[in-house]
Amino acid sequence: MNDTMDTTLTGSSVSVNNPLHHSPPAPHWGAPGGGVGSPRFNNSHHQQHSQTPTGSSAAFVSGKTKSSMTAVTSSAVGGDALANTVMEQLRPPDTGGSDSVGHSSVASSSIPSCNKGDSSGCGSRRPPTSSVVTASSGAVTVISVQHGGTCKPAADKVQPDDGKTIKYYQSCNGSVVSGQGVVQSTGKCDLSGGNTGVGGMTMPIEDEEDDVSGSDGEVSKIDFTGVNLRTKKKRVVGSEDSQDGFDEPERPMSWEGELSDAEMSIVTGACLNSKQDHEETSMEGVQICGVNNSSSPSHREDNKHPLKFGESVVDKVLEHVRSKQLHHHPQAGPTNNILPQNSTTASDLPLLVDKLLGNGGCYNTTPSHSPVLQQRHMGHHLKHSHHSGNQAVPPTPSPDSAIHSAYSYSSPAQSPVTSRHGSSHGLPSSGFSSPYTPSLSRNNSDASQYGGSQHSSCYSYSSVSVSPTQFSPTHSPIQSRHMHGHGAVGAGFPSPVMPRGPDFGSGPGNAGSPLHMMAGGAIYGSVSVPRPGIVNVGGNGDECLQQETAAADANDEREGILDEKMSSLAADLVQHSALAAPPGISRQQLINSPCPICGDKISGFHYGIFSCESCKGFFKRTVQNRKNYVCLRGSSCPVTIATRKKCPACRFEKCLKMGMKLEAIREDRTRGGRSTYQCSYTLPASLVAAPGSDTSSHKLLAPSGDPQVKLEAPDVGVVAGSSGNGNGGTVPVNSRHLDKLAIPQLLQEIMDVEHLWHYNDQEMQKMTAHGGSNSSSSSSSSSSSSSSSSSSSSSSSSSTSSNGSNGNGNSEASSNNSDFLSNLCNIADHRLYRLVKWCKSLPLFKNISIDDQISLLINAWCELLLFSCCFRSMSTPGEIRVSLGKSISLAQARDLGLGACIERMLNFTEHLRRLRVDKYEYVAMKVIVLLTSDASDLREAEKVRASQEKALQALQHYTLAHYPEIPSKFGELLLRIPELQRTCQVG
DNA sequence: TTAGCCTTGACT
DNA sequence: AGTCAAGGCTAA
Ligand SMILES: [Zn+2]
Ligand SMILES: [Zn+2]
Repeated sequence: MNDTMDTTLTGSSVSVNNPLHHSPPAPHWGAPGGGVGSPRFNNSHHQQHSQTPTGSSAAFVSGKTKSSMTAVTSSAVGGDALANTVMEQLRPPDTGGSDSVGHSSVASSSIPSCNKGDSSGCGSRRPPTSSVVTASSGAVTVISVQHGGTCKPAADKVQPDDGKTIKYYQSCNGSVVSGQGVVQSTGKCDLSGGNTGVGGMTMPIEDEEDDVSGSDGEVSKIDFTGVNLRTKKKRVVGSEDSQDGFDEPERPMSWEGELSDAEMSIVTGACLNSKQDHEETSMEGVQICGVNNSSSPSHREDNKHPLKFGESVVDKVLEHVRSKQLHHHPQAGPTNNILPQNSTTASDLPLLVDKLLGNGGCYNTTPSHSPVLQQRHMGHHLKHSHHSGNQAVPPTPSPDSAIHSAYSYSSPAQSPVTSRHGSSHGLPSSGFSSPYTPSLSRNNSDASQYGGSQHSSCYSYSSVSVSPTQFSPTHSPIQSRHMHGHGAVGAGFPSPVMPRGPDFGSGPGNAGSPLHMMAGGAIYGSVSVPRPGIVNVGGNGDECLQQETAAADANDEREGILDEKMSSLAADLVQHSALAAPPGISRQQLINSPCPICGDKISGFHYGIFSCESCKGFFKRTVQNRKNYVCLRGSSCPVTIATRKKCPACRFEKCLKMGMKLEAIREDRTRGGRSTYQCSYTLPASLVAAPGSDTSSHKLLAPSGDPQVKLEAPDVGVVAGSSGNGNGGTVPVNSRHLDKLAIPQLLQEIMDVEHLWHYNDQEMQKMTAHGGSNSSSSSSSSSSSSSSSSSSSSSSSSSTSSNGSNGNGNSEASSNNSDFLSNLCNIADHRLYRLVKWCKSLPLFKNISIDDQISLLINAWCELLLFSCCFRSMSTPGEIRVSLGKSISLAQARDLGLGACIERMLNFTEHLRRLRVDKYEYVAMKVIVLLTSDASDLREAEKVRASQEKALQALQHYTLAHYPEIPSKFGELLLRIPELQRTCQVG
């Protein structure tokens, strides 16, 4: 079993049922993955086999890892200063957690209705949560769905599960390009033959051949079962979950929520930028610091302490770091940076970080301040970015953005609230959307139905966004559902996961992120749509859109860069059209636009995005039946009306990328009513990336788009499904069970504080705000909504660019570079700040003496930051999501002199993708990295070692329980740590 | 399996 | 009563 698939397949794809797969945690996020493989990643190839079980290895591995780790770690950066800073932070009581708390609050709100209540039956839908994952290279995507529990238990029908997996061959190529992947198919594929192929693929299949068959390949499918199958049961939603679910889900919201208000305002200003990013990372937050300076002030308050606190600390830390690192490099501008590297290992990381962070700019700021600058930059950059990479684009301009905004909408109804969030997030607009998705409901959707909507005209979903927290609110139901999902997850997973969610949640915000947008964002953008509702905060929907658009345009230019990537995607023009749509797009217009997935006629708003009836049905079948499709060709198959039947793996992947939400599928299969999923967290969008062929991809996503973005960032975590093969295929898996699967308490505790990595909305806002200054501004435009939208739009609009691959982008990029760097710096600052907060709240870390804590932080901060960046970038093959919206492609990195670092990071990310590292694994690995006892000067090395051991055990138990088919996963995860360390060194 | 059309049912 | 999104049904 292990693997997946091996089967042969004839066709390009193979399907398997998988039941299990679990998807662990990651629910939503799941980003899709990556499908595309980026070219480079090839590395993965090697591993791909990963499957092999080498044995568990746990021990074995562990040993290695540790050692390696240590070694690496050792590097300690050293800076005393850092230490000081760190110390400071550590000592203070921190508030740390508080932030998180917020979430909860949110949650509640959201939940309201439904859920619980609903029992009545309501409608609630359950939200299933699901996660998806995709691996890029590897290819397999897994989706899991959980349901939330929910309400009604009943029902459900369940299914059995079974998931099936199917592989499709893709052409190889896909791989290649990174970004895009498109491929054409046919033929090629080489992969088949060899491994090569894209990354992932590998193995098994051989067949290939055929596959390709004609064009794309379709190939035949093979089935196989095996693979994942786990049980799939459907679970009914259990009631259980529900509760949990609720809570958790909420969290996300909360996160977002936090931002909200202030944010909104801020956001606007900021623009979105980023939005969202939610990411975790988010550096944005960082900005805060800067912010301080900078602007944004107002908002800030909100931030709860954390920010403040963090800021200072962060700054200090940063300073230290910089000093250390910096030395080496002088700033020189961002550009160069290259990293000299020298410095010790530690330094390396730092370097990288710096680089990433932006040395250049950063430095300037250096000290604390930097942040500010950076922030600003960030702002620009950030904007979205996430995924896309693009940078910053601010909010962008692009029409897309506009669109996004539009979409974002969240749910209609509630909209208001949401919108705010969105705004807040900024970007998120979209986010909201998704998250809020529920809201979506309002939309009209279905064109098919025909009803149309008139309503509004423009919808601005985005605005809607709403605060996360809130979000949902409105519809409570929905949320609740989500919650469930999460909850479910929760059950399974803790919120933590959610936390990310939050990020995601912000997600909605995310959406904002333009970058990502690209993918997703773009989509949304495109869509735009309308909905009436929504509106944003500010307002009004319609207006918003337009405004946004306008803004977007302006921004666009700036951002172009981001878009670059997008651009490629752009291809999709078609969609563009849709997207582009002018601002106020009406629903009908949207409806008239082509399905973002296949280009067919949009029939309405389905599962989070505007799509055609066939894609709606396909997504439903895939998720409900838990099929796992694996693309044999590298996951780059084009998805068009003519080819959509050929490779379900790629089609499904595209569905996810475009923003379809697993949570929208009701496990209990109840009909009617409104959905709630807000969910959103999602990732999806982000992922985005262009979908393959399509490049285009973009598209319409709905509102949510934004969110997605955010989500993404967060982490993409994904889960993976089991098997793994490398094949790039995708395999969706549902995992319901996961929920059930036990999660080691320690792991859960770690996950519970994971949200500390993410920024708060507020922070984001602040950051964004700052950032906004620059570029985006435009967006800032007025209402929050606009902002959000803008952001999103921008991303979308530009869409194109950014991504790395494309060469062109460079020029623009260059211009942006500085910004980019600065952003990076800001991000880094933020992150460091967050990192400290996180450490302070970490179960295993709390018991360690402060001195040792400092030593550990100094030794591992770089690895941790890089790791978070890489994890976040799992959904964006070919590019590293620095933060919010920002993404950096290898080409861009080279221009900045960071090529080596980014290349390593991309390789590392590819491994994460291949291994389908899920969020729990990710958090556990971070702790393991942090607790590397080789850190110099440990007073209580044994204690640290013992703590690390606990984390290792938790991870091992988790991987064995959740990925029984991949017994070697634990070992493989540990084997990645040295690589991470090396990456830092590389600089 | 696909995908068009129908039925549901929360919400407006 | 209308809207709309989710699930169901079923001819291809
Ligand atoms: Zn379609
Ligand atoms: Zn394919």
